[in-house]
Amino acid sequence: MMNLQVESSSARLPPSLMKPAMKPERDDRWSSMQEVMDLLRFYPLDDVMSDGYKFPHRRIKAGQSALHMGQPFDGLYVVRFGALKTSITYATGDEHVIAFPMKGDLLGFDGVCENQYLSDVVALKDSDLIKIPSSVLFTPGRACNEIERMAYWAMSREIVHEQTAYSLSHQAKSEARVARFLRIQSERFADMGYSANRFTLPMSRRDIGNYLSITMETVSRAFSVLDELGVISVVRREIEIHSQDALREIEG
Amino acid sequence: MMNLQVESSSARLPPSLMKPAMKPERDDRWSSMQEVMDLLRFYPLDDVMSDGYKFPHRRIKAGQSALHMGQPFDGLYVVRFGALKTSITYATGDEHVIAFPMKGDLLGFDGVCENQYLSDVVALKDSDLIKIPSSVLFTPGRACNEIERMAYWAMSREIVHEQTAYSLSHQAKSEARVARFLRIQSERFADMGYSANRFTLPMSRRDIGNYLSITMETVSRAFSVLDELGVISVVRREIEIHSQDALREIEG
DNA sequence: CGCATGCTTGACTGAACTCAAAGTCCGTGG
DNA sequence: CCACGGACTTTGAGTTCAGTCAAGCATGCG
Repeated sequence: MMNLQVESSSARLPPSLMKPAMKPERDDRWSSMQEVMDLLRFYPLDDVMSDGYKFPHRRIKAGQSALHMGQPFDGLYVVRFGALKTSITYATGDEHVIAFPMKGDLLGFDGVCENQYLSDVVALKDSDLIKIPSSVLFTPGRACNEIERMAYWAMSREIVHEQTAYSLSHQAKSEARVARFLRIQSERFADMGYSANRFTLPMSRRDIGNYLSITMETVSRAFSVLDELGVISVVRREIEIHSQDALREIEG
Repeated sequence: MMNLQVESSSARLPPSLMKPAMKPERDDRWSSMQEVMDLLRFYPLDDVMSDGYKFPHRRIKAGQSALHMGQPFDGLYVVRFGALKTSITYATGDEHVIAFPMKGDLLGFDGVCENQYLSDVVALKDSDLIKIPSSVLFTPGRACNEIERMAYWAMSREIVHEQTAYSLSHQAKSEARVARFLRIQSERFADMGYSANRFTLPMSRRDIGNYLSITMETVSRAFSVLDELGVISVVRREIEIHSQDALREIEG
């Protein structure tokens, strides 16, 4: 699970100048601006004059918490590898799963406006985050504020992601939601350089159900139906998609 | 409907220095940075050195479109008054209502990342928008990039709003959703300086249903139930809330 | 090996959807 | 001024689908 981002970065060429930083770095505790930009897929038209700032990493073990609701905002995070779960806990005690951040996703952007994080983030697998400290974010003059602009852009992208997620809980049929969920996961794995048709879900049925606003049991049943239809094979969290087209069909 | 923001701005004092701009401006076609900041409720710690830039307005008549999916990004908009509807239209043709922007809300932030707007916005009532052109947004050096930071902050806030909306479609019971929707609307009207317990909804039952992921009929029935319980009175789109506590109770 | 956790499956129930009809408000045009 | 048409809303009846409760099954960990 550890250094998968190596093979993925060689599998997919970013359209930027592709400086020879393709080899796995020995010291994996700091990342360059270029690395962060590649992770986010942020490719500005004009080259960024790197000022040599190195972004610190933060390792989160599976099951551990990365961010907490109410915690003071101290920066944004970019997922370098791993899988996490973002959720909100209401006063009533129940949880709402908002997203499943993976490689290249931005975390903590909901903390900017109130200066404190407004959601919980826990790691589903061992994960590695790159921190963009607020001190760096809000330092005027730094690299022509290219970092701020990047964060800006990434936040906008996350809003779009969230809208996608939102749309998931909008359709009527539970099978359609699950099918759509699987297809989106598939796309995300493909984006990360992994197989689009064979992957392991990092989250439980309960989390999926919560995310899709249906119950765990309904998720399980939907998986079974899709399996019986021959569209996918499911064994625990191992998914194999036999027909993306059929999946798309079921989405309605 | 027109100049309601006058009474509201005298009813609520923004914590900023409150320069004597309280009178209704004669020329309502341009807004100052200070006005925009007040609308957004953005109050930076250190005073912003205004560079005198004036933001243009854009009037939208009820039923007309303000932003279109696919249209190239040309800036962010802040609602000065009115009521609008943000939605996404899928390839299948069906629509998903994302938000009901009103005074002080930000529009168009989903356009930053792909450089084109990713949602449709139409006016439900005659509305007035203040435009923050992308040329101004991305001009380095302008007022220490205070505008960019404001936009930044406002985007983060909109993400939080969206999470609230998201949470609406998560609960099980339709009555709870409708109750919550009403309470949130009530809060928003109060924030704008209007009555929290008596207001007119700008949107149709169909739009509410779409927004809450339930059918028009279910919305109507929920309204009827709440009315019969004595919690609210409903006549068409006129709402009167008799007990916020009862409403909160029903939310569960 | 035994327990805890997560997953699957079944039977039943209830809530929301669909289809349908009637009532209300509003603007338009005669 | 009133009649008409259209859009919006309300209400009803029947059906479907997802939730609830419960039991059984795998898996992995101690």
